[in-house]
Amino acid sequence: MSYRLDEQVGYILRLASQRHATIFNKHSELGLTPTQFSALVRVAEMGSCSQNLLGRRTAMDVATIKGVVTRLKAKGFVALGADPGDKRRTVVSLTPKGQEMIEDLHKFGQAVTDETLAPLTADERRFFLDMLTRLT
Amino acid sequence: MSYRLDEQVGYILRLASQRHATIFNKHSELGLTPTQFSALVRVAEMGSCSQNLLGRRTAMDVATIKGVVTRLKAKGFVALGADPGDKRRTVVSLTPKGQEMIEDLHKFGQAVTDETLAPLTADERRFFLDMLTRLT
DNA sequence: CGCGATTTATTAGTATACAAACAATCTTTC
DNA sequence: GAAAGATTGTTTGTATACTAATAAATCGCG
Repeated sequence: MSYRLDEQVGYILRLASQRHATIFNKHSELGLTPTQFSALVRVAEMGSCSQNLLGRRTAMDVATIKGVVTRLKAKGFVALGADPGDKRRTVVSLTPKGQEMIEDLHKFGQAVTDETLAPLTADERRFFLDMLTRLT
Repeated sequence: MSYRLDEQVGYILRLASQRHATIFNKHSELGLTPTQFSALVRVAEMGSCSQNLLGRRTAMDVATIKGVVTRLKAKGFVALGADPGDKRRTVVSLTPKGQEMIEDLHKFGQAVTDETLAPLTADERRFFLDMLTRLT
């Protein structure tokens, strides 16, 4: 009787992820899910890139990134095009509407991060993010 | 240009959860997903309880816990029954097959936790789990 | 006792997340 | 330059995860 579910890292990770998602969704006037947010911010970072590369750079497999890109396109934030040099590829890039949002996305993302980490002191936040990063 | 997706807690949480899931699934001869594992361990802890209470105690909403319980029943690990005192409730309890697995589940769960936390020292693990718990 | 509020469970709809199978294209290597 | 292998993208199937709507049963309060 020494095994406690409530002390297992996988279980607590799930709870912390749930809380973060709740905070994210609570004040999301942007109409984006956390996953869509990540993909959009990453497209902005990379300028434009293939759907496949975008998936790798956001840790989404091919099926997941396809759905995310489809929905971002439906919302008018990204446009899809052909790669002149490689007929296999679908190139994802920001629309003007998507471009305009990026600054707001960054502000929003920082606010969500701050609220999520609010229970920790500044020192603890650094330690925590460092350790969490080492678990990836 | 100060916002870095790779440093946001939500994004890193997602990556850490992915790594944990990979470790869990890698040596899962049990035929259980992490979520099913949590629900089964919790049923064992609680003896037997209503499907609704099980959901609350494992942080799954009513729709999610229903699917999990359905699949655990299909695999023969839990049985469903009526509550004599409350006709709304579905009572979930372990089958003998489920009961027999619990000790193995605990060993397995501890091994997954250990491998997940392997990048951290013993001191860091305590700090990390303490801080992660405060973020739930 | 009775009626409104709460609780429990089901169902439908949307969005990740991953595995596996497939087709088209590109690259490598001989 | 052609075959073998790798990459890119789509589709299908299964499993969380949450919202909202619905129905049935129970509870609480007057």
